Amino acid sequence: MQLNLRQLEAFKAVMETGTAIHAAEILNVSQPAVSKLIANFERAVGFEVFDRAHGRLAPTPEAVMLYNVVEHAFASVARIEQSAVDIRERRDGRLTVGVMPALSAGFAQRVATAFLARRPQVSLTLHGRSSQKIIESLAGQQLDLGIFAAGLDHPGVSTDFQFRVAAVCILPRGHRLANKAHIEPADLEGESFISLTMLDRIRARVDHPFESAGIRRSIRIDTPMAASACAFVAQGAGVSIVDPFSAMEADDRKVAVRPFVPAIHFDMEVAHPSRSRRSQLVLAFADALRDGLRAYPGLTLVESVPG
DNA sequence: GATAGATTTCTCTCGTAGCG
DNA sequence: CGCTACGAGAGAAATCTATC
Repeated sequence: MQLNLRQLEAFKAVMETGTAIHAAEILNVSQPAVSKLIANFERAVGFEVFDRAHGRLAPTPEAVMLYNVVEHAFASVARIEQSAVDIRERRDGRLTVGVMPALSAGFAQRVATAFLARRPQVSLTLHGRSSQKIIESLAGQQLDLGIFAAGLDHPGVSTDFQFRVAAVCILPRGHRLANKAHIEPADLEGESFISLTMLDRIRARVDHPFESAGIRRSIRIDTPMAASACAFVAQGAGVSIVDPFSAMEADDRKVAVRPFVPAIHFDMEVAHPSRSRRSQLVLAFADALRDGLRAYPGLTLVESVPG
């Protein structure tokens, strides 16, 4: 006879109520069924758990020892049930998300904070990485979700949705151009310009309108990070053109943000590992990102893949 | 006699193996 | 793959035993 959960339920019920009749009421079975379950339970454990004294079931010392363990087992089952409810209602779990540096300086934190506030049992790890690293991590299933520069396809990564943002011009407060409605390439003729080095693809697109209009800037500072460019601008070192996420995190007491014309678009992508099924929690976080992006000024969701 | 537990018998369900 | 037979286990009903 093998030990089973039903026998444990009968044992626990008899221990707690003191009689087979009351235990039967709790278990919604007949009293003989409880007697049989207890008998099978004793066969399974190999010793008697009740003394049949004066027609009553009296727990043996071994039963008392066993009851403590059984209580823990049922507490564990209760935790499993609660966890299942939490997972079903997307309240529990762990998320690992990778975002490109532009979004890891404020935007991702705002979305994540609001998301976690509604789900006390959820924990989240946020990695700020280059787009290439995010894609590699997604393909390796080290991330649940990633946000990165669009256009770097990988067979191990499936797109949730894409969005497009327009680059903005950032200038020191008090700069002669800081009050213009928008900034054009010609406005920056001769200006000290802080350029992005490492992000070649983005740099080429920023440089293009200046080169095609024959506008010469004074590029004396190169920096790999948009946040660093913003900091240089805040120090009065020059002007720059960056993504709007980084611009929004700049110190607005020291930096003015203006639209740049013609628009320079950055396409970005939210994606997940193609080999793993997305949990309800991952889907919910993707929804939260989508909502956060929709609320972002000057941003367009260019594609939305359902599910 | 009332109550509680044990035993026997029967039915039902479910899983598995065998077969076409 | 679907059907059938079989066995194990769970549970109910009836009945018996022990105790107060």
